Amino acid sequence: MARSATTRAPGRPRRSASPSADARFHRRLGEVLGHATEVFCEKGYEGASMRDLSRASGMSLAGLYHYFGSKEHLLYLIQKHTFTTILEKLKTRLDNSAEPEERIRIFILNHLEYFLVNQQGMKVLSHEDEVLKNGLGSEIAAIKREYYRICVGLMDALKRERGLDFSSRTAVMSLFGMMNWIYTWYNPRVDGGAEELARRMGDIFLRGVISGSATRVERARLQARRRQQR
Amino acid sequence: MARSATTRAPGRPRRSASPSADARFHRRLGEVLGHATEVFCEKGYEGASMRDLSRASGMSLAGLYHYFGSKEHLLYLIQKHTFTTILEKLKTRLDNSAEPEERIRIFILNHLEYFLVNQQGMKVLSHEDEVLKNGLGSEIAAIKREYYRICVGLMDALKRERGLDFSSRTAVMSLFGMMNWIYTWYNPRVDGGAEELARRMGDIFLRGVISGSATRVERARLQARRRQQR
DNA sequence: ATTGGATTCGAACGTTCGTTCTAATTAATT
DNA sequence: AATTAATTAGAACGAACGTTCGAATCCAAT
Repeated sequence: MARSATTRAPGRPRRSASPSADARFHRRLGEVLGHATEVFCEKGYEGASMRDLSRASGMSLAGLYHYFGSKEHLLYLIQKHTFTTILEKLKTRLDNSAEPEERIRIFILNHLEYFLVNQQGMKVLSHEDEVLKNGLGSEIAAIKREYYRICVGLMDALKRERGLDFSSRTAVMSLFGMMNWIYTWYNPRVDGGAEELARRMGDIFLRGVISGSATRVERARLQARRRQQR
Repeated sequence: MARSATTRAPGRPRRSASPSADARFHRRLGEVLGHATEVFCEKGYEGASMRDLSRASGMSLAGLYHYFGSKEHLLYLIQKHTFTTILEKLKTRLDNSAEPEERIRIFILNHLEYFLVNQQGMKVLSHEDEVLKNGLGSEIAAIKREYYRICVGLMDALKRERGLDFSSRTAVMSLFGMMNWIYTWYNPRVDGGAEELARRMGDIFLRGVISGSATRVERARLQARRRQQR
């Protein structure tokens, strides 16, 4: 279905006459996105109605559609903004270190810090994973893949440096699981801040990966011993 | 709202005239639960409509309501069945060992095995966590709490045996995260079976917890050294 | 003060939602 | 074979869903 030439597509590739109007649009969109994030976090994407969003942001139902084309497009905007932000911050921080173990600890801290500060956004990002379809979904998936690849790279660097041998994939996925599960149990009064949590999880994960994975030679020796014990 | 004496409450506290009818009811309910689990897993609880369930189970919309009182009650039945099963199997298996580390490995294997075989049910259980309200929700929460307490107990036993000092809560939650995150990435052709996965994760987690957490004495020594390095 | 685009709104669209009513059909027991 | 209870289906209920439309209102630039 082609769009008529007189009506602009609602939502994003925005081109306005005045720059101040553009700024206003962007600011207002940000507010709406914030409220929407809150509601999606509380009730889930499917569970939250457009009327819920209207109530939360104090704007009429029709008014919302001035800022995005559809509910799905709104979810895309939230996910993209959240993920882009965490990725950029990570890249900046990683530039400050060259040592593999420290770089992994930076990764963990960055992830947890952002997770705890923007708990709502991250819950929406984790929880509403397979909702977006087609182009929108694949764009988010691409950002996610880059984030994942960076972490695998950190893991490979550690293995190279210390001559370790373990599955980077399982390790990274286990680490992501540890960190992303937080939104189901975190309680600031019991569990401390991001630094403390990052140190604890970093300890478990890194010591586990380092002292748990033998070199190839040692692994063969261990397996022989295990076979003998039966 | 009181129920009339002539109509029985649909769904559960079932009392039939004949035992064979009871058996039939139970079998049919099981089939419906199976199909519903599949649909909930694919589309999510909110995203799946009663008409989707009707189509998937080959039964009319109204027919479904003979077996449960509401959509929420259906989710409760699925979660209860899934969780009860995994808990019972765990208890049986734990009786076969008294050694702390081995018992933790049993826990991990039991969890992963059930997770991979009943991937759909476990995804529904993990994903649709805060949907149930009031009595139904608190009953599921109680089962979950028991499961959690068992794992904390295993952790405390390990600490006692080896004189370790770490946060059982953080450790258990990290472990749950590692395991429960699987449904987002598991691929049987790449990641092997439950035993292999359980061994890998068990290695990371156990070695991490054991060699990562010092005794109280060692911890003080380490902190002093860290302070000196700055 | 006026103009023109950006923004917001009330009201309604057609669709789908979870649920329920009544009646028909099936299976088990006498 | 007759009776009774358990099971299924067709059709519809009101409510809520995402979305759209045309008109009103606001705001910045002239």
